Amino acid sequence: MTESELPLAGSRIQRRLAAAAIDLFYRQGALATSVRQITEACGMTPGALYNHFGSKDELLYVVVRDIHLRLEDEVTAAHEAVAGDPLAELRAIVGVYVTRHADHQETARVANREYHLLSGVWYDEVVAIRRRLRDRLADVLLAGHKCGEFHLVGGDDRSAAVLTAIPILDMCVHLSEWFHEHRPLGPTDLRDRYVGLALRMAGARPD
Amino acid sequence: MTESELPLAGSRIQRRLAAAAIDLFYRQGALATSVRQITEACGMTPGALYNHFGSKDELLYVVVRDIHLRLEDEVTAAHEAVAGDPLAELRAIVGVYVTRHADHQETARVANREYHLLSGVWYDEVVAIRRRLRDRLADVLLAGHKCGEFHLVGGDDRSAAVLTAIPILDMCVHLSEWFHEHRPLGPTDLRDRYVGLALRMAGARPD
DNA sequence: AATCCAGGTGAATAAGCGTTCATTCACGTT
DNA sequence: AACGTGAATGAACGCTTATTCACCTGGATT
Repeated sequence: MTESELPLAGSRIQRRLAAAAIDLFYRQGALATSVRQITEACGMTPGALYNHFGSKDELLYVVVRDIHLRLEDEVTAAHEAVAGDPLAELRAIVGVYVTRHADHQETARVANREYHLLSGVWYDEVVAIRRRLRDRLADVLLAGHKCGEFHLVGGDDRSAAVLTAIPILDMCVHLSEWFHEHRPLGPTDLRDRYVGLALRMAGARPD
Repeated sequence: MTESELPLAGSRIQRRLAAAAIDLFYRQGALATSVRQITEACGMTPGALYNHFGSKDELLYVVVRDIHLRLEDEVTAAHEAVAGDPLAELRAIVGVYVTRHADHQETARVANREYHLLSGVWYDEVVAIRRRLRDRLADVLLAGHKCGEFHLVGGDDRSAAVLTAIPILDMCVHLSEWFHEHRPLGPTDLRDRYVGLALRMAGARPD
């Protein structure tokens, strides 16, 4: 079992509370998890949480936002390392997605299942990150189509690119829903197969 | 806005309560919806619900199960109509999935978001339906591969077929999360594109 | 006309929820 | 030694929840 990663920011205690929250959110859902359970998991009483987070909702927001930002960071790094070559860019982005959603399914599932519960600017911020990630992939697909490396379903307009980016990301994101360690398949094997599927969806020439 | 379909079984009042529940579950989530809200939407008080369902959980179970069964019925009908021709079978199954998840996203989203809340035999029953649907598609893919119509990523063993079936269904199922009527795309256009993507994922020869 | 009964009511129950607050304790600095 | 501060406590707050139950009513059956 891969251990859950702690969020990037915050004090030691904030990270401890966040880690406990992720674990509980993963197993029960955020709505079914009480402040009592989170603090108890850290050996505290309910009131203590409010020394570190403004509310239960803020804790959820911080957790979900950090998971999204970490994904975006990794995608950016992998993308920039091969910038200019659409085929390599697609491989890189899908590779990061598969790794993060199969290897760290705890955090991935929490982020994807629970972000709907946020409201107002917190929700908007998370949705903005998700949209940036989607648009980034759509750009790669469109560039690849224009230079002849890809052949998108639906033509060469931007909406065709978005309409290919969405299902590619959907299939990757939802690895966190079904992929368990005990499957007879190593993570790198899984990654290669999903990269292969994505290349087909983009209409890359078979090699 | 496509109106939500009523579940198949049950008395008139049961169907009315179920329809109100689906509407509320869709907008707020099942956990955030109270018995009070459901009955109030039908002009009743909370206690009345227990004349028709054993509990709130049972209501959720009935709703989620019926939506799954209805999907399975449609898939079965479409599949059997073209049985024997894997390429047409794949087209038919994906077509039904796209239509049901884009055209009836209310029911689809409720089923897919909330079925996790079920427990015990109720959960097992729904998961069994989902597994049957997945295995059916995997069978089609494997048969198509064996007769040379498809060329699956990862070879000709059954696990390769399952590993292609899952992402195909994932991308279809999650149409209900983002597809809104006001998108500049008709449902049949969307269906054709998704069928095209699925054919590519299966490795069908381009026509 | 008498009976029945499905089905809604409205109140009650016990539990759980997120959150607040005065207090206390331990630690580091002046 | 005096002080300020970060942090946990434990009790309480007000509210909502799912569920139960005795009671009532209106329409169909006998």
